[in-house]
Amino acid sequence: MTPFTEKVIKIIQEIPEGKVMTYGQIAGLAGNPRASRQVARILHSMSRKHRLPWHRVINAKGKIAVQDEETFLEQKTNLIIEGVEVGEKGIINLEKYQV
DNA sequence: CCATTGACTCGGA
DNA sequence: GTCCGAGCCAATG
Repeated sequence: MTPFTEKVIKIIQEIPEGKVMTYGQIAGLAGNPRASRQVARILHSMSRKHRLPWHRVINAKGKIAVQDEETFLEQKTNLIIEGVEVGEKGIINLEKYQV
């Protein structure tokens, strides 16, 4: 894989519990602030094999970006378990939980 | 190699 | 607060 992809994966794995990161933020740390979409792609495609904590990754609006209902609930639940407050619509307080 | 895709972002209405 | 359009770019087929 490309260095970008590997970095993204590594960064995601280092997100502390009870905290979240946005796609753009991760993309920036990986070296390409504009590649936020790839971060998302990598997330959902690599999550199976690498067991990434993808649930700690949300979009810049502070909301869960998943459109699939089941996946959405799974992410929301996982975050709550880790102590992150998540609104009914997947809204998260970035000021408080973003790394 | 070219075209499409997407768990995004930003700025404007 | 919401909705839209344009921009970006690695991965996929």
